[in-house]
Amino acid sequence: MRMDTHLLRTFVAVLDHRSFSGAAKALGYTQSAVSQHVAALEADLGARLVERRPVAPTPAGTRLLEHAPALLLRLDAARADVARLHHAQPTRLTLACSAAALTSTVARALAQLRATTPLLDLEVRVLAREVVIEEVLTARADLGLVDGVAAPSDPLPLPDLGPTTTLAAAEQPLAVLFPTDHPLARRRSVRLTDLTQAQWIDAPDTAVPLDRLRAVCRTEGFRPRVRHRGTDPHGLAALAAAGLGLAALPLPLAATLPGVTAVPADEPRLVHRTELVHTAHPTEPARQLVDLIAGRTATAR
Amino acid sequence: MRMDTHLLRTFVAVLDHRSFSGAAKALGYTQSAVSQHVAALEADLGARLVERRPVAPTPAGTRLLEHAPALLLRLDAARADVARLHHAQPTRLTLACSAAALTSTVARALAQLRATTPLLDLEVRVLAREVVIEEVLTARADLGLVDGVAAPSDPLPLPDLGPTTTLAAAEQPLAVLFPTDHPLARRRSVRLTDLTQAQWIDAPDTAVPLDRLRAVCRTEGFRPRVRHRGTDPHGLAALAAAGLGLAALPLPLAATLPGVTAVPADEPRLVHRTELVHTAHPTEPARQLVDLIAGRTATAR
DNA sequence: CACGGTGCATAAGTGATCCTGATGCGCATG
DNA sequence: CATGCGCATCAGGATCACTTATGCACCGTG
Repeated sequence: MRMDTHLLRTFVAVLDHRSFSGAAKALGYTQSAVSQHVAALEADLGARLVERRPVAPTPAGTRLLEHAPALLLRLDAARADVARLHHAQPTRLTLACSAAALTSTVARALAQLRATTPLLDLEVRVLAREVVIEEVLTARADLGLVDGVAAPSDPLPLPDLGPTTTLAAAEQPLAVLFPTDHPLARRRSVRLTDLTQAQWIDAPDTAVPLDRLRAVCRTEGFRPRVRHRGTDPHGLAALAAAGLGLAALPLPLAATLPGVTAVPADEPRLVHRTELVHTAHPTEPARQLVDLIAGRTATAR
Repeated sequence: MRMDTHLLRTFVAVLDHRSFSGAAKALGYTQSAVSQHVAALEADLGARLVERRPVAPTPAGTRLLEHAPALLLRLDAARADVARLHHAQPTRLTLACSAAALTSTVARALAQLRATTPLLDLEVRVLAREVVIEEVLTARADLGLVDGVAAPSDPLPLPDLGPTTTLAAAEQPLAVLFPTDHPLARRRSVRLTDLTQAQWIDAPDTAVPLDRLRAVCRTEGFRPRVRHRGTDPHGLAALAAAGLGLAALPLPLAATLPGVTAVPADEPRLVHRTELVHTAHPTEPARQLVDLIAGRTATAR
C-alpha cells in the first residue's frame, strides 16, 4: 500500500525491461507479483504510472522515474555506508576510474601508498564516467576518479547522487590532434573557438566528449561526423591521423600518440580535470590515498 | 527484514524523541512495534544502531542518521512531485520564504502576477531558512525564496536535498548597523575585515547569521556576545542602537531602521542574495512567477 | 476467420509478516 | 527494598505478499 522501496525497484525494472514478465525474471518474482507491485504503486499514488501494451511510462510515471533511481541508489549508499563501518578491509583498496582519469599524478600517489603499506591489495577498475560515483556510493569502490573538461579550477559538474566529497586530483591542458601534415599542426597553439565548425570525431568514452565541449563553450558547434566508441586513445589517434576529423585529448596523453601532432588548445581556457570522489568517511587505506593526492596537488599548485 | 522506508522512519523518530515509547506515540504504533522495527533494522544491517538507556545513536546509527532524513525527504518529494501532476491548483500559489527573502523585487513580481490573474489565491509563509527547500520539495509550497550571504553572483550553498532549480531573485549590498553616535557611523563605508574582533550580535534568524559570515570570510572572528532569536529586524536594531553590539543586514532594509545608522560594508565584497527555489516542473501560477522574476533580474542586470 | 501464442490482469490460497496486548526485566529513584 | 519507568520479548491474530492457476485482450499466421 505504502510507497515502498521494493515497489519502486520493480517499477524501475519494469520500465527498464519494457516488460512485466522480463522485470519479474530479473527480480526473481513471478509476473503476477510484478503486476501487483505496479498496481499497488498506482493505487498508492492515485495515478496510472505505466502504459501497458506497449509498456511505457505515463506522464506521472515519467515524473516518478526522475526520482526513483536516485532514491534507490541513495538507499544502497546508506546501507553501504553503514556496512563499511564494520566490514572495513584495511588491506584492500578498490579504485573506480573513468577512462582518462588515471593520470601520472594519481599513479605516483598509488606507488607511494604501496611503498608505505606493501601488502596492500590494490584493484583499479575503469568504468564509464557516470557510474564511477555509483560505485563509490555503494562501496563497490573505495575511491573514485572522474575526469572531464572544465574551466581552470572550476569543479566538474558531477551529478549529485549522495553525500560525496570531491577533490581536484590533477589538471592538464587540452590539445587538439591534427594529422602531422595538417597546416595547423605547425602552430604552437590553436583556438578552439576557431575550430567549432571543423570536422570533429566524437569520442564520448575518452577524455573529451564533444557534447561536454559544446556545453562548456556554450556553442552549437563541434558537430561530429564520425563517432568513436571505446576508451582507447590510440584508435582515436589513428582516425585523426587519417584525416577523418579532429579530436581533443589532454596534452600529456596526446603528445605521446603516433601519427598525429598535438597542439595545445586555448581560447577558451579549458583544462582536462581529474577529481577524486569519496564518501564523507573514507576508511583507512582510502583516507591515506586521499591525503597523498591532496598533498600532491597542494604542493604542485 | 529488508531496509524499508517505515523502518527508517521509526528509526529517525526514535532518535528524534530519544525514546522508543515517545516515537511510538508520535507514529501511532505501540512501543512494542517500535522496538521490533529497530531490531529488524539492526538485524538487516548487521549492526547495533541505537544505544538504549539512554537512547542514543551508536556510531553505525550516526552514520545511518546522515542518510535517513534526506532519504525520507526525497521519498516525500517524489510522491509530491507525482501528486502535483494531477492535483494542480491553478488558482492557488503558496510561497515559502526565509525571513529576509521577501524583497521588493519579489513583492513587485507578485503584484504583477496578481494583476494578470486577479483571482489568484496567494499565501506567503515565512519559515526558517533550512525548511524552505523541504516545503518546496514536498509540495507544501509551490515556490521557495531563500536568502543568505554570498560573494557577488555566487550561488548560496543550499543543501542538496533533491532535484531543485535555483534562480537569483535579488542581490542587495550589506550594511552594518551602528548606534548613531558611534564614531564609525559617519563613515561612507566600513570594511568587515576591520570588524572581525568587534562585539557582534548574533541574529541567526535574520538576514545575516554570524556563522555564515565567518564561513564566507574564512575567519574565526565575528564572535557574538549577544544572541537574538527571531526574525524581527526592529528588535535587532534596538539592541544595536543601545550599543550591545554590531549587526549586519541588507542595506535597503537597514537604512529604514530607527535609532541606528546603516553603513555599507565592503572588503570582502559580499551581498545579501535571494534565490528562488522551485522543482524541475513548476505548475502554472508558479511557473509564471518564475518567469516574471527571471525577467526582472535579467533586465535589472 | 479460426487458432495458438504472447503478455498482462485477476482470483484464490497459503505461508510469512507485522502489529497488538501481556509480560518480563534491568535500572534508576526515593 | 519497593516502586515506577522504559525497553525487550512472547504469543496470538489480522493482514500482507507472495505463488499457482486461470482469464482475457491483442497479434500474427495459416
